Amino acid sequence: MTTNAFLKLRDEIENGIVTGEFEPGARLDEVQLATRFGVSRTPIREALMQLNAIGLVEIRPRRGAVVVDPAPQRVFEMFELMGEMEGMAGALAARRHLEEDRRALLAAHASCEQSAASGDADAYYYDNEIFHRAIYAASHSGFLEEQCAALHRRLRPYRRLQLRVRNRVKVSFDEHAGIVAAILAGDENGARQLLRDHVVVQGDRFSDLVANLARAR
Amino acid sequence: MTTNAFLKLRDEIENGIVTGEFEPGARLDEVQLATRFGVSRTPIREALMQLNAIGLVEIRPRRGAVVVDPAPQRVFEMFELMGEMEGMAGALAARRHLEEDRRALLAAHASCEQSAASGDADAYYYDNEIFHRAIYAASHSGFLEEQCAALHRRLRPYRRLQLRVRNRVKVSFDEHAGIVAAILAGDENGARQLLRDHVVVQGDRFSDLVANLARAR
DNA sequence: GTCAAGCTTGTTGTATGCAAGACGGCGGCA
DNA sequence: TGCCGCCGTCTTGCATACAACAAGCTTGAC
Repeated sequence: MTTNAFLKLRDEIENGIVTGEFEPGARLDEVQLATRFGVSRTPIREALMQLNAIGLVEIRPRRGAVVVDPAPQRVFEMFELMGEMEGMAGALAARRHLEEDRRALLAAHASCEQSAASGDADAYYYDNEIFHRAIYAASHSGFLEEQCAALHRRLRPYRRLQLRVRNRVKVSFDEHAGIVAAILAGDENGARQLLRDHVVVQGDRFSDLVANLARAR
Repeated sequence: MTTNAFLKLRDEIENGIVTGEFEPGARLDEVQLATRFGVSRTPIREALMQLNAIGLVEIRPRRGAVVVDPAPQRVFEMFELMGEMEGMAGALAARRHLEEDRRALLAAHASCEQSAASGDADAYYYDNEIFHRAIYAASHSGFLEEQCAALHRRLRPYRRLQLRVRNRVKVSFDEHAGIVAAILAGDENGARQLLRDHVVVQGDRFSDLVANLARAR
């Protein structure tokens, strides 16, 4: 490790959280993590501090760090804001996308089509992420892109749960098609509205999410 | 300091940044801060890690921490997203505000009126913050409230610059009046639009901001 | 038998030590 | 005189040591 072990550790632990290896509410023992990653407690603590600042980890004074376990209500609120931000990114993308953005978006969309057709939910999950990132990039707002990516990452575990719902992959892909069309047509309001609806978890989708959340524990 | 020195330190340093004591681009020397606050380097480092995760501080490997110095373009993008988020909070507040929210909003608005009339830009700056927080709270979305407060805090130094522009305080207060009316009338779209326009720094206001940014250095 | 107080143990929070890399100055060479 | 490279110093990054506190258990009293 030439430089900055804590960076690697932060990503490693964050990954463990969003992939569900460290479950919500789980205690993150410093020495345990330290021995596991072959470092001392110091860089572990630094990584946990960062995750705490991001909101992924809660640090209770003198009692250690735990993975945050947001209530369903809060998960909904997170998706709600994500929808608004994605809608904004879509609107900006519709107005500002360049030729290279168009190509990236269509390529990501094509990948989604393949994985959706193959019925491989995990592959779609992955391609879907690339698709959304392409929209953020096309917005040409570096700050918005960063914030969207951060929240997107944080919602990863829940998105994965959602894609397990029957037929959700196909519905998601169909929505993508409309979104692509709106962005490439320069239809700001259309892109905004479609993306918001695509992301926000409402109605039946919210019930499904809550049910899956309960089952996952 | 019985517990959590790093928490205090984080707030202390963050405050130093947003109040301008630590100027953008300034180097944050660990031992210097440590001696200043009478602690060792360890809690200082932990505080800097948190500020780095938030985005207030940049840590260059082996070369120390510096206060981030965003380009004007990026500051604009931050205000742009802030506008979108505040608009969302306003729309939610219009739909969901309760009696206590109404009271808090009117009280904050009255305070703004007083400080605007007195011509005290600093007092208005302070009351303005309370006013906006009242809107976040009235949205009844805990997550949105947190995110808005975080970004609002991060934009503090620039907001302060803006209020120095001639007549900006009065214009700002007049806009507040329309926002309050829209929220209390339950006009979601009106509240969203007015708040977005109130927050986003566009046209002349952007030029003024850039000019003030340049002058501040 | 139950409850409470004190101890024990384990974990966190902070300080310090040590090694490796970056920056600046100095000298040598062209 | 100007430029390149080497060395010293200073700072960061990680490890380790130590102290303070929390949780659980034991023990004793009622």
